[in-house]
Amino acid sequence: MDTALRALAEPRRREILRLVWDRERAVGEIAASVGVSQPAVSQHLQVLREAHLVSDRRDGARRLYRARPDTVQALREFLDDYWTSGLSQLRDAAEAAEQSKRSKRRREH
Amino acid sequence: MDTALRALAEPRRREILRLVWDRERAVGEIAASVGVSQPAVSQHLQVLREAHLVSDRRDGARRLYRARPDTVQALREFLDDYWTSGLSQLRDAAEAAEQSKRSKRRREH
DNA sequence: GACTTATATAAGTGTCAACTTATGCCTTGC
DNA sequence: GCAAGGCATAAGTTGACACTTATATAAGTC
Repeated sequence: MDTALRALAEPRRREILRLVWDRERAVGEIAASVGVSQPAVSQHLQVLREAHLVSDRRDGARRLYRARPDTVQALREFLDDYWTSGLSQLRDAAEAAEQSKRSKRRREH
Repeated sequence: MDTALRALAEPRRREILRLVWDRERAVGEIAASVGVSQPAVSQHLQVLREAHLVSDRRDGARRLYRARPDTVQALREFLDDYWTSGLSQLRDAAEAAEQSKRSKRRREH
């Protein structure tokens, strides 16, 4: 999970992840889009793959990559929990300061 | 917003953000917890401050830091949009695959 | 099998940033 | 004012990493 966060910290990797989001793409295709060398893209894809953020499959001589919605979803939920747990603590503390309780139900949307 | 993501990419900064999440803490207190030098903590806090992820106030000779829930909330919503927009694109692509057209318009955001 | 195309890996380079120690700046207590 | 505590800033070092070119591996074509 930390791997995924570190993978997303790099703007170029977010750009690449965007590209393979709606449809799978070949490495060369990605390299042409982002404007760096093909090895650079391969290295980024390796990082994304190790973070389980993309999946790959062979297509003849090419290799197609695409985003993995399951991992992306899991990461999103992790971040949601990360934030909300902290936010709820803050809100609880603020409320307790003036009158206490009753807002906990409002947090789950 | 990219600043906030880069700030959170560093595990040590997430650890620090966790520490100042529920209550404000002094720099020295944080340094003692995370096990690095005080200047290192000050530098991390500066990054977090520039990302608007923490606020600070003077307390005598000390300086107290704490997380800024508003920015954290904004970042959370940004990430939610980031994911959901991609997920909806995936859904669109899946639809287009079996019946075609009509999803192309939705892709330009 | 030789040639081409597509990608992965190797090796090298430069930059950035996380950390260190040293020092300066405030604030408080005497 | 002066000393001490608390933090920020300066300067330097080191390791990580994003990128490059060069080369190896794999698949398709003839």
